[in-house]
Amino acid sequence: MARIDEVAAAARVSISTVSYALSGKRSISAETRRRVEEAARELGYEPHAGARALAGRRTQIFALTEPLRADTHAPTHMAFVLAASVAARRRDYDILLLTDEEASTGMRRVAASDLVDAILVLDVAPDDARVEIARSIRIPTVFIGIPDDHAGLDCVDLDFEAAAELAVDRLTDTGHRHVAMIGQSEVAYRASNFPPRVRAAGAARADARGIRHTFTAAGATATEPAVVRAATTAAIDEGATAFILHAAEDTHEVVLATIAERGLLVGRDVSVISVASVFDATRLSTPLDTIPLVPAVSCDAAVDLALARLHDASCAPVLHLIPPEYRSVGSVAAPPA
Amino acid sequence: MARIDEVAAAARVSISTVSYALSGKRSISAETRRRVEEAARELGYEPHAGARALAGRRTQIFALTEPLRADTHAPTHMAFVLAASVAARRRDYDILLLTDEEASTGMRRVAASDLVDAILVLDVAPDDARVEIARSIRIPTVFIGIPDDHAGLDCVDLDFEAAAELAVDRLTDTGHRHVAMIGQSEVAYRASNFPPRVRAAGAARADARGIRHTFTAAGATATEPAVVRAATTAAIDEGATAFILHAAEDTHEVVLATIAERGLLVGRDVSVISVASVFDATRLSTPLDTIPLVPAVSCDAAVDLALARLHDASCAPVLHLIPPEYRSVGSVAAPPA
DNA sequence: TTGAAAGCGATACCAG
DNA sequence: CTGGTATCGCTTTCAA
Repeated sequence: MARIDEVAAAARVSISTVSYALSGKRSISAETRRRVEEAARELGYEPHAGARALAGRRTQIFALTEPLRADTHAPTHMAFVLAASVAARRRDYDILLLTDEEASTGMRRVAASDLVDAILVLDVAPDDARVEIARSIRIPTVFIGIPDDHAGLDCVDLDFEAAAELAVDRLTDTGHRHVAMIGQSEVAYRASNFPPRVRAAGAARADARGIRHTFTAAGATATEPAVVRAATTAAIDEGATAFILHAAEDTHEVVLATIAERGLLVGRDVSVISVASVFDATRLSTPLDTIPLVPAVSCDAAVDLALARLHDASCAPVLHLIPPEYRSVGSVAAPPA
Repeated sequence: MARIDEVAAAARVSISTVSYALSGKRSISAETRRRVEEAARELGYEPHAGARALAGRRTQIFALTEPLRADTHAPTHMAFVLAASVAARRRDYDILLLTDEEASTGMRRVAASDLVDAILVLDVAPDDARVEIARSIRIPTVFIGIPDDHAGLDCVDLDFEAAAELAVDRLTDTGHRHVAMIGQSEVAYRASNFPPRVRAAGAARADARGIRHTFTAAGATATEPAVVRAATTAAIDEGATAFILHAAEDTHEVVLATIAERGLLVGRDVSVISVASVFDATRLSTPLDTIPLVPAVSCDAAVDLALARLHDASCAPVLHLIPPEYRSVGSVAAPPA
């Protein structure tokens, strides 16, 4: 509404002084700054986004690409979108949405038109099509997740391997010799980038520590209670004393219910750890030790990385792995004698 | 990357001709247009968003405010965000996200800075704080949902009252004399704008048609299986021969399971209609007749309304109620004799 | 520490 | 049907 020249007139300074006073890009006397800020506030001045983008070569907008596939878990996805939005706003950035069909052409479009300063990529697939686009465009792109071929890309993600290893170590150190892992839907192990990493790292660490381990997916397309129930029962029958869950909330509840039906108590007869869960597994019907995947942490890091890349386009690509943290609420104990 | 003057040079015309040829805002000879389009394509020309916004006073961006409350149903919400994005892209618009804390201040900010051409409001509460902001800003705002005090506002929504009445009429016409309605969580009847409308309209129509009716919410905070199960059982015991469900997918399954456990068959012993469901109730374990709430329809209408308002800011405010449609798959039949 | 003025890259008016 | 150019509102260099 109000323009910069009106603010300048009200504060009795030049428009360049207003610009500098508000951006802080050069030193301004305290008195002048005060007058400018007061005038801006009284007039409800907000710089015109288009003019600022044209003159300043910054839009203060990040694109967020999210390919909402059929198997997308809505609550998790929403948590990431929200976290990205909050992280961006903290740095005075807005989020522009790029959904599925537009994920690829949209990236090219917003890059070519200088609509955004950087792109954040969500829900990364192992062979993600957005990888080659990121390489072909001029503006910084940060992946929240790690595609198979990530050479030259900026990526941020929880260190899923370390998380899986941490869980295995914790159980092994506590005395367990046989661990059952229960995972996500089978399709997730093909369409998404991190489930295979958790599975492989957990298995490798269990081998390294010399303990038995099994793995079962939660079903063909989603949590299938019968599959999960059967896997839990089989694991117990075969002598497993501990579970590592990397799965949706539903799956957790099925496992816990099955354990309870067997008359076993979590944290005494059976130990359970939830790995890389976005929901709060310490507040399930039976609270579980958790190595959480925190969207806010990932998205904050992604935004910071994008900003860093904006300042220095030339430095080496960053692969930022967030160290896992263990939250204990007592669902792990030594196995029964 | 490439600018308009480069396109002009390549096509050997003036920059104004390029602008007009590409926007179609004035007639251009076929030959000239061809040359311009070819030059633009070869250079990968995409107009600079900031420059266009400054000169043309149009950003081709809509803001979408979504206050992600704790009780927000993620899948439904995601469906609306996706639908809004697709609807906007069809009109060559992008979506800028405004989440919760920013929902109000964000609206003011994007309006004052001319960052967006219009605002779409999702997840409308009866006493929504965004109403007064919409009234105080200069740019068009369209509500997808109807707040209590909607005087002077542009609103788009499914005609929930008509949907509820349609369901009651269908059952009454088929011979039912006692209908049980099962609704959403109790909090939804305070925090959201349409559950109360469905409940009230259904009850009123049942009274008008002279049939018995009961209503039960799905629980205090979400679907509580025990509550839903008890309500279903009680309704059957009291002689209800039909159900109208306005609830989450989970709740549907609980009702259907309870009916089955009683040895009753939907579409023969008991009739069931799903009202205003966003998921596909015709594909539940037992397919149900549905009067669906289709996000794509609502969002298309909202985008069109925003565009209309952009062209003509002065015409009377629009309250666009989308007529409900009945989809029959055989879950309704005459009550047993 | 402050001011004047040259762009930024489009759109759309005014001419021809 | 096409071209020249003022203009949009800000950022930033150049001068003082």
